[in-house]
Amino acid sequence: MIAEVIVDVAAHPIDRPFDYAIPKHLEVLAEPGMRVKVPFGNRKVLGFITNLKETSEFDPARLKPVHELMDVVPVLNPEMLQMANWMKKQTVCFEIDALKVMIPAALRAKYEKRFVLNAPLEELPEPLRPHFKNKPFLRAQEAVELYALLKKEMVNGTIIADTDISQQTAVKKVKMVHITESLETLEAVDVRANAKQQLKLLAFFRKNVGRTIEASQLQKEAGVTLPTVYNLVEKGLATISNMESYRDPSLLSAIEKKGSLKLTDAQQTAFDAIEASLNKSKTFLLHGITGSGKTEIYLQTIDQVLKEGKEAIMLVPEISLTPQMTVRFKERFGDMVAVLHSGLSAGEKYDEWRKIQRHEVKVVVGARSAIFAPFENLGLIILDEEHESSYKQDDSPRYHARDMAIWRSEFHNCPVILGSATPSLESYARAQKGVYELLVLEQRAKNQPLPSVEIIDMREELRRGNRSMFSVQLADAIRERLERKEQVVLFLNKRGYSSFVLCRDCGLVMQCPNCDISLTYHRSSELMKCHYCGHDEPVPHTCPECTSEHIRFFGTGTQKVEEELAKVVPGARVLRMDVDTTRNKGAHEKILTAFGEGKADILLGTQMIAKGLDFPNITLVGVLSADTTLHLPDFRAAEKTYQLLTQVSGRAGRDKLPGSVFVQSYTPEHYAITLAKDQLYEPFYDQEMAMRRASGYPPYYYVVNIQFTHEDLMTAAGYAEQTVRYLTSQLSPNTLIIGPSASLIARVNNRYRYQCLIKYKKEPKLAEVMQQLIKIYRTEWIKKGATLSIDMNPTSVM
DNA sequence: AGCACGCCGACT
DNA sequence: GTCGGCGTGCTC
Repeated sequence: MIAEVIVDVAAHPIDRPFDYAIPKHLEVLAEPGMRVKVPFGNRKVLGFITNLKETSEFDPARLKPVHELMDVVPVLNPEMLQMANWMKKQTVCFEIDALKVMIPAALRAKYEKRFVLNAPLEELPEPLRPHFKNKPFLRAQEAVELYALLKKEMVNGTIIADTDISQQTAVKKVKMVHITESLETLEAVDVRANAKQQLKLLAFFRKNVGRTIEASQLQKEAGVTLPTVYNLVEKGLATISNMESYRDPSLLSAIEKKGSLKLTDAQQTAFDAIEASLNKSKTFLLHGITGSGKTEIYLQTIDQVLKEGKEAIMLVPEISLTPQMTVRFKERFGDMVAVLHSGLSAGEKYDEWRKIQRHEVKVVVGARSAIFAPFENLGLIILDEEHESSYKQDDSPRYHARDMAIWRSEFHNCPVILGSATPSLESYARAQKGVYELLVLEQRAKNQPLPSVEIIDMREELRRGNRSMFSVQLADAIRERLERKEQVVLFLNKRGYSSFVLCRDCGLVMQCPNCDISLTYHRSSELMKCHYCGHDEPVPHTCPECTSEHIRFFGTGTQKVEEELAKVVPGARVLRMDVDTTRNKGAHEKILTAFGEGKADILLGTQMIAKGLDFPNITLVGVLSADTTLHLPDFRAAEKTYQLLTQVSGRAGRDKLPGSVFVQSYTPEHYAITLAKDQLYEPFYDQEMAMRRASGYPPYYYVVNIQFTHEDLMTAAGYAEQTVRYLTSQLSPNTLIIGPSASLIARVNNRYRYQCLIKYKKEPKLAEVMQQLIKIYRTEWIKKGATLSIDMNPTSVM
């Protein structure tokens, strides 16, 4: 038997199946989707069996055998293998990357170089011997200062180099003690009278005949230590075995189950429409304003799917995957739910994944990669907040969870629900065309009015001499809420920019020497760090340029706001939530809980507070500067701004108290801002569509972003230029090719970045031309030190 | 000669 | 991606 194997080597010439002979004794076990260890060149690598066959085109004499089967049960089912193949074409990635993204990180290979002893220990020179005394190998990482000696021995042949392949986390095992069932044995046993511990345990055994108990539990209950247990095991009174166990990350086991809520008429209509199509491959766009009760529809639809004996995947953006959210699912579906989020360790994620694979759960709630949950009888896929850009992976494989969801829905003949208060233009356009079915929820479920939104012209404030970040109106409003003991959320719409260092004399901003980006101040380590290449340097005390001492550190946007806030409302209790204060695990949650319990009056934060914040006492939301995202050089700038403003406004007045929102802006007449005021999605959609049409961007055109990097600016630009010429000659005349132009961050890690864009409506040759381009890159440019990356349907083109 | 380094090609 | 093979060119 022959196996076609995709090996774990991400390189263009390797990106195809390699044939391997399967040794006779493994033939009965081998299945497609299993991981294998195979010899590749002069080393061993991990790979995936994608196909089994009897004969090979390849010279049988040169076929190498599979070295080892890593699985007994395939980690990828046929659906996944098929999907990987499609993803490869769809996103122009290596097949191995597509395969690897579908399994939990714990199962991906970890390669470790090591030196292996190849002769009796005595033949080694004295200084090396202790290193091989206990084990026949030495990890290369631990032996840096021994390299010279080791190299000599490698020439002699007494030591050979090797790479060890292991997976990253093992299954967690628990020791189980099984107490004998035979009372006679327990009575007959002979324990010395002074062996008090053993006698104590023996007494426990007699009371618990035949019981199987976890070793740690036994130690607690019987009050003995493990060696004592082993003593009695040796006497034949019990046996010990290892049992696989799951780590329990959630600690949510004691959640009370809750039933469904009554649906409103609008919810019911949407629910009915979906329910009628549960066995069809169909995509719904559920457009419901914030607070309209989309989640309840999800929950009840999932319930319906479970009743039919099928499974469901619920995707949410990572940031809204809060305990509040998962609790809601656990309340409804109990231990039928697996939760996958970034807070879990690799081992914990693996455990959740195994529950899915073993059909122990029926519902998965998770971020992007949960779309690959290996369900085999999938009945529903939901993407909540479908417009979120985090659904697209921003490195290879650059897949979009929405595309994967629709592919799987076709495979399983089940519906997809895309839910959002502010759908992406792409999805809404498809709904308009009838590709998706549009479902609308116009009312808030609890019938609260939308918060009143007021736009404040900051230019006007400036003219009146107010140079602070707070307009008079906002400042007054904040004070008013504090007097009424209500809560305020302040939102700083700043992206990426955090702390930097500026010289007030010469205006110098500390830049990374390798990248065209300013350095970020890290308070914990007292270092200036570059977020792109990892470069760091100490914080200067004088300006490196003009030696002035007036060099000043500008805190994260939020720190600065906090300082000003102290002047506006002295004594207010402020909680800050940004990258700095949420770096530690669980910090995010802690801050929110504290705020929810009323331990602060004002919550001040960035992007991350825009979602999932649902506290009844919040009656005022202030957006300090709505413009920042608006002026980014990206075709989605207006869309992002509209979405953000809508989302933030939704944080106010979610319960009985009415909410109000103040949006400060220097361009208050912009449609993204004026239309977000009353959540007028349709008019926004129309206007933004007109812009997209005029500028040739999605959804009118598909976009491909091709980026080059090279140490030399002109070389990078040159390849981009050649590419533009090549594309122009190959693609149809209606297709627009933009560029080449320098990327927004023109240099990262001393490599210059150039890019060009393809905008097309219909381009049957695209896949073929991309392959050709890769071929040119591979045969000519790659050798000259260039890199090329292709992003199909990028979420942004910065 | 001995080796460091860079370039190339192969990998079933 | 990663290794070995091979050529070049430098040093002891």
